[in-house]
Amino acid sequence: MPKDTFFNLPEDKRTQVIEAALDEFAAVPYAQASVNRIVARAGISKGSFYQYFHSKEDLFLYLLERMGEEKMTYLAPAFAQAETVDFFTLLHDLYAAGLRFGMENPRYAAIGEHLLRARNTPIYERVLRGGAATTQAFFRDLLYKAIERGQVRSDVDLDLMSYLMGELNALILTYHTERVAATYDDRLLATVDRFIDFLRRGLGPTSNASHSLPQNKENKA
Amino acid sequence: MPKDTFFNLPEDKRTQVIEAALDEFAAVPYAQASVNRIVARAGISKGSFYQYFHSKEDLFLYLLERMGEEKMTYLAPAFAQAETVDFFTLLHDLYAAGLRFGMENPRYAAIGEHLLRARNTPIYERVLRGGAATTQAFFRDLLYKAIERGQVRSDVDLDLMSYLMGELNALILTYHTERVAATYDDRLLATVDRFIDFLRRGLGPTSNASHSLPQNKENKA
DNA sequence: CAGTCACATGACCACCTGGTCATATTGTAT
DNA sequence: ATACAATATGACCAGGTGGTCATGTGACTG
Repeated sequence: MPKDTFFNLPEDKRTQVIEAALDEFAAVPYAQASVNRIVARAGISKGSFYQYFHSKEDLFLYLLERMGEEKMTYLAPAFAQAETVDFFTLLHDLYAAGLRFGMENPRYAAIGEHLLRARNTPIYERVLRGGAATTQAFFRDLLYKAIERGQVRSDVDLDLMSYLMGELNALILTYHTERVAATYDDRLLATVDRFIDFLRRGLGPTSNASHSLPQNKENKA
Repeated sequence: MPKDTFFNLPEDKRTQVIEAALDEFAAVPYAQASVNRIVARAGISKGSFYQYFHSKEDLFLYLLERMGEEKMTYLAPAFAQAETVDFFTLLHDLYAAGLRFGMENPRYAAIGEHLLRARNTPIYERVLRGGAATTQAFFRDLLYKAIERGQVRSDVDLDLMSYLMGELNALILTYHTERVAATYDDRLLATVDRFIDFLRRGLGPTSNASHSLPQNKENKA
């Protein structure tokens, strides 16, 4: 948590600091992020920085907290319908919302990506200890319920697939921003559609292609 | 390219240096890798290091080159059957071989992973310029041929899927080493089997689940 | 023996890092 | 005007970085 001094700051100055920090942490992974560059960009002195934050990590964790809150506002509508809607539809909406968040907040997306790749580094476990929700556990739960409802084959590898579903979210965002376009438009929705359709075929009951309703008949080897 | 001095070294000393470098570059991404730690570990002086290599980058690129060669020896058998075998079978063998490489060469695998996550950093483009083959282009070609042969639906997103197939290779390795086991055994093969089966359902002609033969009938939305 | 060449060495360089702290400036309440 | 606390500041610190270079060592050659 930043010190009181930081929250007492006039809003525009506080914003400047946050903006500068976002730029820095989006540009390079945590270990390479430089406090010196942040203060230079924010137009404050090094001394002031440490009046605002206990450490570089303090600032970083604060940004992650803000990021979590911001992302939730995107995902909330999809979550609201979690119980009433088909698994793949829910998945589609979650992905679309997540991608929209990434597109409209590219710096947050970059930070998240760096973090995802920072496993085995000290900062990562401190972030987890800080209580960051693990996406994978969430997807696992979702998948499990979908199997119970017969919307997903019962012989899928629950662990593997929930892991992949979490990672794929970030992957598709990267793919789309790098190869297609950096704006949130129909093309992104089309990509999501195709991807969910792929998942539906891969995970759903046999012959569950496209938007046909699930059927509970199993088909083993 | 390392200097001649390096290649003139007695083999055991050369090995020491390479071992130390592998340890370092596997432990932390390129930017954080320390020449000082490498020389300490290798038991040579800083001065000697720069008699062997033009720079830290020189050493790093050399390791990548060795890695490429080593990985090829794993993949070669799978490649040999590229023209004669079903797309998903080939994919299965490539994945299995790639994962075996990763399991038996964990430091190479770690380096590769760091690199995969180092896009947007200066070293990455220098690696690409150095001529590293892009996995994605390869998968794209593979997928295209599979479509022509009717082993894959013609309406799949070629770009997206080839991108994902490249990334998923690394992802599955990460998943398996982190969550299942760090040895190459039947469990890894089982994971690959399940994953390929998932792809077969997701990508193949409708009702192409499990090991049934491909059918050429198209099925659009 | 001297000469030459390949290699080994660690002190040293400029530069950067996260973090500290004595001091100066400001705002506010009396 | 005075006092007091909150905030701003940049020189400074110890420790790291990649890279250099004068000097030294040892082996081979004439």
